[in-house]
Amino acid sequence: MALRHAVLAALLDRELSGYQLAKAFDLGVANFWHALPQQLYAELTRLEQDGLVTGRDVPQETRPTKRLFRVTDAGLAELDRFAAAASKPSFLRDDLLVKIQAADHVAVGPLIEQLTDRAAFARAKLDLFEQLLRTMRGDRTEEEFLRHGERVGPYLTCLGGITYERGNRDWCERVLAVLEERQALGART
Amino acid sequence: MALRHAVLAALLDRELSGYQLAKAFDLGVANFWHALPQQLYAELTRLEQDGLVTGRDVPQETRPTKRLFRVTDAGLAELDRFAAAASKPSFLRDDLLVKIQAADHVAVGPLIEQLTDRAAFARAKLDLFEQLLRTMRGDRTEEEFLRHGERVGPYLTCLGGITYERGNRDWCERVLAVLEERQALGART
DNA sequence: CCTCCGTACTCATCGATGTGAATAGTCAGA
DNA sequence: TCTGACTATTCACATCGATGAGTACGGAGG
Repeated sequence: MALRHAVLAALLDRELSGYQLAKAFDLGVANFWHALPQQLYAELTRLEQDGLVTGRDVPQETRPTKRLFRVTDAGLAELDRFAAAASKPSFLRDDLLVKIQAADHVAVGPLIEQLTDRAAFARAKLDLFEQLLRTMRGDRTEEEFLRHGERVGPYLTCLGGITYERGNRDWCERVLAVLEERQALGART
Repeated sequence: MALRHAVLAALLDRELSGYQLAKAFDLGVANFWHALPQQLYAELTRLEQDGLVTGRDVPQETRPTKRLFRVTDAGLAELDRFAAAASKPSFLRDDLLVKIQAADHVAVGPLIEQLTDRAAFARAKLDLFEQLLRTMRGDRTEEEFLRHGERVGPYLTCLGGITYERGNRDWCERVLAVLEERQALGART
């Protein structure tokens, strides 16, 4: 049950509404976890029932009233407990990998298309993440920021996202090169 | 529902029993998917009902009778259909990442321990995967094998596993260096 | 005026995944 | 001889995560 703790971690820096959280956890930004709005609203409700976050209603003039949440002391304690417990190892779990495993027995055209898309997606996320890092460290160098910055957690997870997406991009490019060359060779025979 | 297709892809090369599949999908080897024995037995039952695999009983002298499964033509067609459909993007989903996000608000000792373990785990998997690649390509060079080998899918997914674990290892080491330096600086103040 | 987009949230359901326990025989080592 | 590990599989349950639909309001653009 890490969604719970991902939400707590996301609320450490600032109060957020379910809607804002949902944007932070969606496709574009999620650098350390991913979840859909419905899951987040449900989790926030449970967290509040358990006293780990508190919400307050904020009426707005033109927009519907929103509910901002912040972490309680109990929430912080729970997060600390979670951080100290052993992590289960993370596994690669990716449809595309399954398809590539079967590459010799299925049509390669669609695979090439999907690998191209995936590589483009990885490049887009890399750009986004690198922009994010620049924003976080401001005018300091990375070394300087990581040594003395007061909030480095999000920076480190963003580095994780970059490492992951770089891997993604490189692997896609490698596989593309192989499949395309094999396709060219096969076509000639 | 990719477990279904992961099982089909795993059965492409050779007949396997549920038990053998379970070993292939467990911690050590799973280079393209991970699943527990119970899921696999359940999935095999469903796959057989749907006519995508067929099983045959193989009595053994000293061991209990096992049931070996192979992919049917319908299974192959289903796999092809799956490979041609769009993949949902894969997301990083890792407890440890959540913990690092909260690094500035929780005890760092346990984090350092977990990062060390994770890095060691990644190194172990890298060794394993590199051994696997050598076995698959035999005495050919990688380029030669990938150009002309007849079954490169598993090799390519294994390369994916290597890329992923290399990223894991590098990121863990980077984060370790940062957290340890900050701990040392903090202790001095 | 009408439609679409953005904010803000809820409900319901399904399939995927994880956990725990049970059975039952063989083999190797202390 | 007892213990634990390995082969081989099944059942039941709980929780997690994904998907689709639905509500309600306001503002922008054609």
